[in-house]
Amino acid sequence: MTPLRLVIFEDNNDFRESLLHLFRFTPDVEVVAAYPDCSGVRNAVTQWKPEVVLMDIDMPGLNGIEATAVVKEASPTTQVVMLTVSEEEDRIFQALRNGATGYLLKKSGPDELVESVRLVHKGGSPMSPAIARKVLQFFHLTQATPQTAAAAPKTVETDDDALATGLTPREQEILEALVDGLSYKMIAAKHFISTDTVKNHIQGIYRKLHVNSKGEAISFALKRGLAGNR
Amino acid sequence: MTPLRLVIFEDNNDFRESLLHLFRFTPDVEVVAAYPDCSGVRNAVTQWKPEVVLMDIDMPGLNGIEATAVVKEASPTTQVVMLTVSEEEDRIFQALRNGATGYLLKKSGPDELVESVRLVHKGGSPMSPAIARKVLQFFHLTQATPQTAAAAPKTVETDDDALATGLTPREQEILEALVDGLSYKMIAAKHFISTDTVKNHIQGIYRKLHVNSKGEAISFALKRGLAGNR
DNA sequence: CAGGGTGTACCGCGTTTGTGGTACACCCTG
DNA sequence: CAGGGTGTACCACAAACGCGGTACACCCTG
Repeated sequence: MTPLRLVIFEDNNDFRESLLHLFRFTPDVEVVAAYPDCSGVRNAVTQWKPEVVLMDIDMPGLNGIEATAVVKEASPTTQVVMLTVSEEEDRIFQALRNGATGYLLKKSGPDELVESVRLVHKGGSPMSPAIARKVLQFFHLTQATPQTAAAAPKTVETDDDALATGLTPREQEILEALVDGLSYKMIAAKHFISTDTVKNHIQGIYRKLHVNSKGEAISFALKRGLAGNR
Repeated sequence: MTPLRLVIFEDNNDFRESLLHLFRFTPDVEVVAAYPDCSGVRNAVTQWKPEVVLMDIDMPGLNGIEATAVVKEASPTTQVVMLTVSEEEDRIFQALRNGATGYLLKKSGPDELVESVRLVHKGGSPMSPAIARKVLQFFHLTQATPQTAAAAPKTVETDDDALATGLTPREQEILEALVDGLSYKMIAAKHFISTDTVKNHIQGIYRKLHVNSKGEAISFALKRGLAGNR
């Protein structure tokens, strides 16, 4: 079978040579090209149609993040693995947004590098654990409240706002829960009350917000900042 | 220095024994306890205060996902690494939502397992590449592609904004309607289709956003700007 | 103390939503 | 042309929700 075509973009001459050397002993991977900058990135990918690209982030001229966007645009099926020393969050997310599917720190060992190239081609996303953690943290930010029936340490200091909307503190809490996407049952469990009581509060909320479904209430609350506390 | 305290939850006796055996030869990790089920998970973590927990997903009684929530609630600093054979998406996201910071497939080698335990304690998120890929795919969904290409002279055609979210154009429309608080009937009327078709599209939305109710979908969409057109 | 607001709880009833199927017609793309 | 994705539509069943009512125990405040 034909080896996997790999193109490398890495401005550091020593490191680029190391990579070339490394893959010279990897029969199933063929480095078809290696560039010290990304000026010709579009031509490079259209010409070589590589399965995988190893992309350094810090490069003069077009940097690796922008270049990644170009690669994915010119050849969507090409998998891009970022290679960097920095763990800067913004960089990471920009790269991932632009379509990178792997993200390795340069301190990764040679074996790991080689294996990562294979993995990304097989549909995986090799990622240094430190990077993965940052992605997960972001993931958590955007994912509210697990639905386990457990006491939630909630400090609603929102009394003033509550008054502004006419919602009672309790209703405010329930509204927050609604916005988190919880069902009556889950809210009941969370607050140790019966689902009927939840219903009562929710009826109060509907009356005061002039809505008549969960969906409207959530939409209203989020659009007006009544809940969702970003 | 004191070794890292590890607690294992794994119902398969053979595999649990293998793990015990494995860590017996790992001086910097001490398995303080290993259980075949999660019935006593809360007590276990409060008693042992482990730095790391290895948690199987498929277990009788309380499953690993639910147990993870309990662990994080009882001991927030404890890091939980999921261990599973399945690559089911919902499982993965539930576990991560509930606070797991690592996610390994059981086919991972012994060295990888040991290293993962160390890494998760050092602040990383060891993750099998196949898992990482799924997380990234989800990540992409929620990121309405702001290509950083400030310097990009080529004006990367953003033709497919809708595709960027992974939602089809139709699903995008339906999502907008949901955010407006419309019911199935109203959406059906608005788009001149049957309520069943609305349901189909909404199912597609739920699947892609990993939610399972109108409330969650609306909340998700608004928090991420997937809809609500600001 | 009487009355209003709040938080709690229960009941019933009809509607909406969620889940899991099957089906077919289109349009692509390999 | 076979196969995958999309958009359409239908069916059946269970769970969740919305609406109406009643009830009682608080804690205020007039």
